[in-house]
Amino acid sequence: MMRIAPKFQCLTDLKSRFSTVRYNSQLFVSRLSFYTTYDDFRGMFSPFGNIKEAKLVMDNRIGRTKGFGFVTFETEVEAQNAIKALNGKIVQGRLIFVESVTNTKADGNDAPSES
DNA sequence: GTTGAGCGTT
Repeated sequence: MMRIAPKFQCLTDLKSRFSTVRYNSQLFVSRLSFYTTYDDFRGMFSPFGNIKEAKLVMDNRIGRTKGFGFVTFETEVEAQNAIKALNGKIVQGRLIFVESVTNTKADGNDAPSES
């Protein structure tokens, strides 16, 4: 019955535009221990904010972690909070690095927030 | 307790 008018498609464009991550709230976590699992990985970032996305990069060849992952928080503040809390900390015997992400997979739509 | 710089599978 209800057809989507062409004028509403511009709203769809606006929606996809605003649903894009406008904050650099995504973190790159490296130097993780191989014993660190995904549950441990998410568990160490969860108390520092509302995690929107958490990834631990796995290797299909050996079926284990590559030793680094990515965490996306709801806000940039939570991300910076997690950096200050976890960057340079010893986790399971390994000193880990937590820093803002640099999209090498960027489609050209990565807009760093104004600082 | 298996090696150790790096930027990811949707």
